Amino acid sequence: MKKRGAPAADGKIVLTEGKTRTGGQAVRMIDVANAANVSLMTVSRALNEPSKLSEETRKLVLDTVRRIGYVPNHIASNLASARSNVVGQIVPSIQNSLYSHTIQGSSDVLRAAGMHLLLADSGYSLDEEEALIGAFLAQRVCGLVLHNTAHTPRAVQIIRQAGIPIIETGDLVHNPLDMAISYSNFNASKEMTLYLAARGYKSIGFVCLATRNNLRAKERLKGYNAALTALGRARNPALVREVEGGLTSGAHAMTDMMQRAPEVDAIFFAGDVLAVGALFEAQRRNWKVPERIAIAGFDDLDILRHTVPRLTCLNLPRLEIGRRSAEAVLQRLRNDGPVMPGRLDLGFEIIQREST
Amino acid sequence: MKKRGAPAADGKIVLTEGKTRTGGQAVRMIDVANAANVSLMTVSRALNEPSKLSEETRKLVLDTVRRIGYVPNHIASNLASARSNVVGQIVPSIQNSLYSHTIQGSSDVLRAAGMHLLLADSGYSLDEEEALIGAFLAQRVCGLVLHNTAHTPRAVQIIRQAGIPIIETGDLVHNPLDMAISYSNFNASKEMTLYLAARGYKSIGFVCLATRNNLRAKERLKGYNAALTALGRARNPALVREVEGGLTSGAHAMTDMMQRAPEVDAIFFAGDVLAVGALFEAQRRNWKVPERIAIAGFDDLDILRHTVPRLTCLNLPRLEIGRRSAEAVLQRLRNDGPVMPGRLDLGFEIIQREST
DNA sequence: CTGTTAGCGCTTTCAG
DNA sequence: CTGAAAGCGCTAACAG
Repeated sequence: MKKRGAPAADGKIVLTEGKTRTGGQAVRMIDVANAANVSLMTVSRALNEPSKLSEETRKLVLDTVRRIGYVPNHIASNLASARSNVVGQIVPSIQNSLYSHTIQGSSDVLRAAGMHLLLADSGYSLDEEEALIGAFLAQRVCGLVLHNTAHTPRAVQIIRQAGIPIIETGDLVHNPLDMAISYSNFNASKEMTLYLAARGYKSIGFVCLATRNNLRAKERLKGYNAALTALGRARNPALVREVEGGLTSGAHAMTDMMQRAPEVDAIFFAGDVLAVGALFEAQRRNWKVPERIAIAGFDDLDILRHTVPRLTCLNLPRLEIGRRSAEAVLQRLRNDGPVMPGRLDLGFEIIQREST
Repeated sequence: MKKRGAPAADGKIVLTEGKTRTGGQAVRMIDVANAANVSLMTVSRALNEPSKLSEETRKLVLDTVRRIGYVPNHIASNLASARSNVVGQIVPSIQNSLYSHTIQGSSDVLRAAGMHLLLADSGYSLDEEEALIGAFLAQRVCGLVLHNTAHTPRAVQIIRQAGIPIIETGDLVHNPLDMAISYSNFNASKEMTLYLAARGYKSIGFVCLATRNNLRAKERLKGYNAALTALGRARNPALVREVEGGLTSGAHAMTDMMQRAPEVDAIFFAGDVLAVGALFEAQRRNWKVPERIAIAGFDDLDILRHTVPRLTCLNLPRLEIGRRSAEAVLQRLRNDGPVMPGRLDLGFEIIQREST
């Protein structure tokens, strides 16, 4: 009777005086078993549930593993166990430092748990996101962290079918697919506007990214408008602009707005690096900040702390969002039930600095 | 005779009036085959080599796939085919914008090729990198993009055994494990120093990250020294500093150096955001840049174009490095031979702006 | 063009 | 505590 699982007859593995040569072929678990004179299952246990083996056997196996340079095949392991140790994360842009903070957060937590991060960016496109979700599900990720809170109908459908934990992080939506872990864009924007009013600014401008196809920007604009309403101030279209991202864009938005509405005395840049671009432009034109024009930003980018003047902004829990998202996935995987609340508000704070 | 591959008797899949319910269980290829009344292989072909099927059959199968919401299991596919569609990338830090550009580059290329990116950061630690390499090989990545050019002996060993394409991107090393795709830190640093000398600066300071455990920083320091030698200038320890990364750190380095060596008239910050930190500090102290002190940076961060004055720096092909690395992996996978040259120099350029 | 057979490397389950 | 059998969901290789 042929011994099951014996090394392939073509001799992929050659043991020579205690050293291993693999000729590009991977060492398999069965090779370790043969080398250590135990069964394949014993090797599997030594690696996965070491406590269930005698210390002697365990040591023998683990030594052999090291000696012949065995690297477990998690692909096979995942298939056999119908489990996965990979979490997928999709962000609008990898380069954007805001998202890289969130990515760092999930990466840290996953790594500590022996899990891995499959990463992709949707380029701010819903269709691309849908394609990526499909591709990630095909990779049998055990959880998915999305930034978007809007999705194509088909994306929603395949997500629902997948039955894995899904975290949405871009906004604290009221009806998440599964869980939302974020801060409220609406509240953040509203509070900052109220704060500027409290500082005495009479004519507060608002600049954000295109609200079309961008729920976050939309919420921020709503927050700004809600603040105006609360303050009993009228809306003025000349004080609101939707622009593209980027430093240059922020600079233009400021100069344009000051031309069209010279009474503006503060501008809240609710997106990206717009505020920084505006500040640099003000430096260039020798406009005093905040005397001539006060500037507030959204995210607490590292440089905002170092510009002259330092920039007032919101402090959003970007890193923490990543961490908590990964933790939520892990927790759901362990308990296999919706233990977490559907929404986790990580809050925000206003950081007052010299620019307002 | 029991029909092989029939749906499990417990009826995981229930087809009801053309709709699918999966109850959390995944639809398998065999379910598609049964639903379409073809063999499993036909489904496999419809998905992977559609040209080998009659249009009729292909359409039938693909429609069925959509109808019952089948998502292929790439884990199983990878195992069976001994191929993988995942490339691993390990960077020192995910948050650092320099690396996120490189990540974006590889992500873009991989995505276009239908491959995926498994990402992790080593936190600048060689041991952590070793652990990650092991973990990624266990995931059977089909290629590996590393930033480090130094590795632990064990990391080198398991990489060699893996027999997959490896790209090192942090420096244009002379003896890469497999392929190096980068620019030369030595040359970049040397050229910038020579450029500053050509601009008329007599006493050029140099600030970089700790050279211990950081080959890139070491090469940059060597480049600076080589330039001094070429210029026939003496080395002055007071003009060289190794510091931690960060804006604050750059600010301190500058003030310290100007105190210890007041004759310094230009400083080359060969790392991270040090130059920006120094510039902001100069603004704060009202030191004229470049009149009192010229400042040059290493990487062309987005903000360097917008500061006042704009900062002279090197333009390094960060994004391109990511792209070309991913492309190199793909090419090697296709040709299965070392077609690429071992080293690919993507060059750099000096961007002269107002700060020097 | 379509189907059948035999695994990929591992875990699960059940026996001892 | 250790081992044997039976797949995980898919593809390679060969047949028709």
